[in-house]
Amino acid sequence: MAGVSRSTVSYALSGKRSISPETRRRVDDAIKELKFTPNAGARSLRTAQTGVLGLLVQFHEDEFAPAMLQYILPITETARALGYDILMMTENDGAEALTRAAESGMVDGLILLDVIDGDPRVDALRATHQPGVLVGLPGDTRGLDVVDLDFAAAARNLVDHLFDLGHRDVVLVSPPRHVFDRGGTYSWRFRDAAVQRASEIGLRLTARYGESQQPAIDANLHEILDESPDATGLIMHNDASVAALPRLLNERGVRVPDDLSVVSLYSRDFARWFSLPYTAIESSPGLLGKVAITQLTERIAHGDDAGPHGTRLVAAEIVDRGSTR
Amino acid sequence: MAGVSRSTVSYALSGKRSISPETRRRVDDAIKELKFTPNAGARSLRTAQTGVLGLLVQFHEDEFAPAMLQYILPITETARALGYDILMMTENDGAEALTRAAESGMVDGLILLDVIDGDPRVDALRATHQPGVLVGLPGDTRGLDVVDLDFAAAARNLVDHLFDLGHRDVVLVSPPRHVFDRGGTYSWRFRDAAVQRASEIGLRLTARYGESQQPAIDANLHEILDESPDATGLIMHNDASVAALPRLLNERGVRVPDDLSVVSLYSRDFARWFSLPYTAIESSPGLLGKVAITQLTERIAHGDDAGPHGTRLVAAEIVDRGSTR
DNA sequence: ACTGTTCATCGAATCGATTCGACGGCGACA
DNA sequence: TGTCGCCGTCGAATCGATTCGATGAACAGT
Repeated sequence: MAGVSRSTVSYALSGKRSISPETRRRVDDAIKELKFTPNAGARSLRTAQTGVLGLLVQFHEDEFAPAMLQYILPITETARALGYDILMMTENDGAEALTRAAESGMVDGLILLDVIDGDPRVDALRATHQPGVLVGLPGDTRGLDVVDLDFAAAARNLVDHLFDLGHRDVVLVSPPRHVFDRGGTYSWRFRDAAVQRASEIGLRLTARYGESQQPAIDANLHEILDESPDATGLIMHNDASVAALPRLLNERGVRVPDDLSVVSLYSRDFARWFSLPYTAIESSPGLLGKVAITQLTERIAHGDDAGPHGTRLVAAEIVDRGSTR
Repeated sequence: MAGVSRSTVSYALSGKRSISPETRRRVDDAIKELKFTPNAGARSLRTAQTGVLGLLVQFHEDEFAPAMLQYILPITETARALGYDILMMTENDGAEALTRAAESGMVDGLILLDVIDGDPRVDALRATHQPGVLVGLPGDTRGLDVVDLDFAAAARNLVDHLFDLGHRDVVLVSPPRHVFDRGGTYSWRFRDAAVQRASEIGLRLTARYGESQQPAIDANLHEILDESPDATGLIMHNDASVAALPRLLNERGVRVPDDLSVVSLYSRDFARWFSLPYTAIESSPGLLGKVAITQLTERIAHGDDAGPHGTRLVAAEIVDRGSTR
């Protein structure tokens, strides 16, 4: 319809060779007229690029699902801004899904969400030689690009915050014990850093395991509060538990911050959704996702030339909501 | 390596022609040895099928995001069970995204989540001639496959439930006014059915708009409760508001069900996440997603032969959590 | 011994894009 | 006027699968 060959159309579209203005106009007109859209399959066959990133989401029964959405959304949005679509895979056997997507060439790169120590998906990723980025820190990060929140810094920050206000007896509510056992390194990193800092500065810190499902959450929190009657501060590092806390403290007649100072770690959205009134380190899943995708696309474009592989720990600031005194 | 032609390998894999056991063994061995996986791009180019479904997720600022995940997960899982992967698109311009995915042949079919009346994505879907299923009911459903919860039946059910227990003065908290204005038909369908049933049976029902963001939620609920001091029952049709309700009633010193009977409409997961203790119609996003995907794959496989297009309203049962008397 | 079937396999065309090398036309320069 | 180079365009090969028609072997029937 434009009176030119297919190669000319291709060059007009990609701009990889010069095209006369006259020809370009005719091509554009014909494209509009015919509503032509390049076929993704053919393009990916020829170029070995798909414009799709695989997002591997892992759902653990014992984790708090709503928190996951905070990661997924910014990731898809950032990806789109960089020209990529997202293939979301939520299978239990994440390693198998990853391998399938990568080997069949459906994706240009992979994002692994909520990576734990010993995560089988990491081995699968190494085996495929596809670019990939982890969100969540495994034990062995050799040759991997990893992005995560700096949980240790966050923990120290919160401990200091309470200490500076004069608190000397504080309770930490961590994720459930099985999250520790399973390899959720964020739980270790937060708790260990908190414990160490507390002992350095002379703060009595009682580390407890929280729960992640009702009705265990309520029982567990009641028990923890009952057993530390002298504690004046509470550090919550457990999404499910902190979401239940306002109502529970209300039922117990505990006023915040008059009777108890509470600090935690969650995102702005999370605070909004659950009406959480606590001073908290503001984790930024959106930023994390953005950093991860940016890193991944760099790696896709430049391979090993995109710089050395490594771990990026993102620091977060404290947001004072007046729940401490 | 197996000493056969490519076509024989293809037939061995697909089983579309008979293959001698001996040859099949040699092919399988070679495939394992070479770690061969068919290239998705080439396959889709040849067959015009991708094994991918497009999932169009719409995020309205004024809606309650955590609820969305309840739909997304079962959808990806059901899809995978039927052999499909999910391409997730969350762009603001959903119509554009839909068109892009469909026209470039990236997907075999489309799922539209949270469809409203006058949704531009519906027009885009009609224009593509791709199989598609809507979750959420628009005004005009001609020629469309639609799946949604039966909100009208749910509303009548809850009204009857309170009436049968002797309540005669009840308040309904709906979604925010702009959800009605925007075309969220579930808000109309629920409210209109509730109002009509109430007038039929002689129940005084005050329909109010709820809010969806703090701190407006709290102020709004306080106002509603203050202005209907004689109401003995509360019907909550508003995720964000009902999530805040337990704490708020606690603060007001209102006991459930002694001082007030509360019923609502939400899923089991939602109740768990937010520790909601109310008797509720148990919406089942998982079932909805499953029905939608099943319908879509039928449509992909058999086109118009898969039966007439139409709307499936899924009914849901009431779960008594003891919040009424 | 010849014909007709059935079964397993092969060769070649095809899907729709990208890309490389080639080529004709034209202006610049000697 | 002849040569060189550049610019814009074209033709053909290619990516990796699927699929149709053809082919040869084995075997049964007359």
